[in-house]
Amino acid sequence: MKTIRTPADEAEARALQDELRGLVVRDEPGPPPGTGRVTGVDVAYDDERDIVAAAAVVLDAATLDVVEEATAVGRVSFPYVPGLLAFREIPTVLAALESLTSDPGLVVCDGYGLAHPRRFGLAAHLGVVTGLPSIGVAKNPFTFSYEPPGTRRGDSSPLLADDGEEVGAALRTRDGVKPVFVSVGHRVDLPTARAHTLRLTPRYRLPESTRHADALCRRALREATAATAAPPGAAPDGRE
DNA sequence: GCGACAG
DNA sequence: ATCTTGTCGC
Repeated sequence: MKTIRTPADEAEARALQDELRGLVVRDEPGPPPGTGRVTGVDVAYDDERDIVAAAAVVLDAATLDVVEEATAVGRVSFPYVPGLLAFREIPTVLAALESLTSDPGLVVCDGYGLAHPRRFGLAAHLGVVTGLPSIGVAKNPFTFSYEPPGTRRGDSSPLLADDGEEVGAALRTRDGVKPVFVSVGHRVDLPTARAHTLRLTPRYRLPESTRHADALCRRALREATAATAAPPGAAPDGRE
């Protein structure tokens, strides 16, 4: 599997996205929902200490039981720039994914796939780099627009770019609750991405996969941060 | 040019 | 993302 190149600046990052977007596969329906495995990935930051922690949690797609967990900790290698999120998140996420022993199956990202200024968001980027089918489920519409979907779980409406292009879907995962924003990453089509998202949300607005990954990367960050703040041998009573 | 802007 | 207590509700 390829490893992400860390660009020297924003212009280089955008050029890299323009280059890699051509590798996205969009003519596969993707794994059937409810079968195989689904892996949630997420990242937490401590910009103060320059630490980033990533988590990958593999779920059984049918039962949503946790099959395997992995974490990785690293240094923040890129600032947060809207549109360039992947460069900030992917290096550590890749490390976590690579330490898994089971097949990740479908990768579910906390962010966008094709719904992106250059149609190459986090989920698309991670999919291309790993070769795995991937989708993005975001909490906010970013710069895109949408008509509010019906109020019931399962209702959805198109997520539209400025030029009217459909880049994803606003999908209601709970009755009467703000929708999530689903977009295709790599080797999955939009209807399948929506179906997976619904199967992953039997109880909460966000997919179980991202909920697990979010909790795990925060835990990993706490532990990494604690190690930095109080290395072995540091004043045990807390005084300096 | 300025502000907005996934996480 | 992160800073942050209690509180309303199932």
